[in-house]
Amino acid sequence: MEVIGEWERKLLVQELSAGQEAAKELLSNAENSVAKEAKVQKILASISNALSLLRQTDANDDSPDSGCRSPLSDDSGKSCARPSKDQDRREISKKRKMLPQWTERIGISSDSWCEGSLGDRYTWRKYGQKDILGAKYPRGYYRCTHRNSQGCPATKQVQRSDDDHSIFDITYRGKHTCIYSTHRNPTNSPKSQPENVLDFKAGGLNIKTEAPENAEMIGSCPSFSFPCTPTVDS
DNA sequence: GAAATTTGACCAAG
DNA sequence: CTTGGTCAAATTTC
Repeated sequence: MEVIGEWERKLLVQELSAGQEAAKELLSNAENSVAKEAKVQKILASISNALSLLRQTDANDDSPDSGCRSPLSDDSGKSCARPSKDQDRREISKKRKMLPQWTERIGISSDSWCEGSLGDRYTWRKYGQKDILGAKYPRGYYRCTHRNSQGCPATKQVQRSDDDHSIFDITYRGKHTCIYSTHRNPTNSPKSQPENVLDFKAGGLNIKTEAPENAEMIGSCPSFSFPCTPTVDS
């Protein structure tokens, strides 16, 4: 059945339209390089989304929700099941849900990289790391910090590019349903110096010298403030 | 002490 | 069986 579902088609049109619009804006008004970069990232993200949708046209989910269906149906999860993990250590949904995913490529070595285009203002918690076949560096798995508290299903994967250490592929999966209480510094803790550029962790993307010998410092990352783009949403 | 990360094991899909 | 994704105990950091 190579017929694309109505929902997928709608998403495709949406993504492509977004990319087209961003391209138009980019052509019409060339503002700062920052805005330009954001636009380019948006275009790339849209294209990636469209491609992903096209590749997994077999999203044979049951009800193609129009976006208003609350996906919480397994709240009973791990309540009583504790030490006996023999049988079903967890009953996931029978079928793995295909959450929408998109990839963003960010480079650190570039002049300025900002992650303000697609909202990385969430707090991530690492829950795993795996070596991927063919990839030189392991892939880190992150999920939203508020998964326990608010049941936010969003996750992301961060992987370094094989060749360029400074290129990171961040794959986001799912949508955030949490409220961002990312108080970076609630009452400005008296001990946190504002000049900690060395071990910057941008929302879970913590680059620490993994290679003890190949300590390649990522140059200097300017203080990354999230609002790189004043006009985030269209 | 709480929250986050590390790391090995477990499990599902191809 | 291999590979990728997640869990959870142990460990580290705040």
